Amino acid sequence: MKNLNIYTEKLRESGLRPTRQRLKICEVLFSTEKTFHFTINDLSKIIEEKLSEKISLATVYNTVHAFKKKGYLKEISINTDKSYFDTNITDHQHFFDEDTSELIDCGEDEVDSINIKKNITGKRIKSVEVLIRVASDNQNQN
Amino acid sequence: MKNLNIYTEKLRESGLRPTRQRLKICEVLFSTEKTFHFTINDLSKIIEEKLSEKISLATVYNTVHAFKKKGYLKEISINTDKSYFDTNITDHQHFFDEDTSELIDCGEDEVDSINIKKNITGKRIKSVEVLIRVASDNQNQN
DNA sequence: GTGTGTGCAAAAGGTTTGCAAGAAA
DNA sequence: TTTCTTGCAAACCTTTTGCACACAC
Repeated sequence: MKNLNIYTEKLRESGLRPTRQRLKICEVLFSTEKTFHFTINDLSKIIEEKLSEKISLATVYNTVHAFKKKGYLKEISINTDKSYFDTNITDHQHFFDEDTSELIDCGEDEVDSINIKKNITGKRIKSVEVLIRVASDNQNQN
Repeated sequence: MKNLNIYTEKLRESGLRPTRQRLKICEVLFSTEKTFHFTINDLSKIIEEKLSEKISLATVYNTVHAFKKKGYLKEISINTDKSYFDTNITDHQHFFDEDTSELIDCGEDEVDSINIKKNITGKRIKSVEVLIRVASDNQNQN
């Protein structure tokens, strides 16, 4: 994990002070090639386990929101009690497995791009989010 | 509002007892041709104002969830603190105006149907939800 | 030294739950 | 009379906030 200098730079560029806590969070979020989905609670636990160090919940919330604002993270809209985030910030869509509450990435080639024919005057489209809910074949509905 | 008999029947068919509270809620939700979006809080207020009668929050939650389960309502996935519901249960998509926190229906002909090329073994697609976020042209991002 | 960030505990806000009283079948 | 429903208050959980202390620059 010798990316610390890179993270320091990255944070400075964004106008965020490279504090110990933020660097730790960067390490957890960005030091693997694989992207992943997480809730704040997940992240908090990962930090505690992997880095054997606890970062206050308030700070985790602050940091995640700061990173989202800077475009380093994306938030995913699902109707659950928790918020889900994604370290994959490229344009892509999701499956949501209702049995396990897990998100699954959907490659660009796996969902046709969406053509929107409606305009709302004075409004700009900020994002188009697609969520495909799946569940076991033998599951009762809803 | 002489649909009460219809609602009574509808509820009985679903295995729900046609209580005074449920009939009132039916009246508010289904007695207009126009469909609409609402939060639990909205609904609670509408009941109080229009029917000058208060129905306990717990009962409103119960009823809305029961109606959703029976397919009389749809829940919409947005990342907000509240849950949004829709009396329009046909297959359709939404714009979400971030300036006003309002939902806008999207006609079937206004968004091309989505073609999903990915399958998840053992899982069935339950729904495909599209949410198009819009905001004022002159809004700062995120 | 100045301004920003952290962390604790408390507050907030929407939603759920337990349970006793009430209504429907 | 049996079962389902209501409603209140309390509990719950995630998220936000206030404020004192600590750190980055």
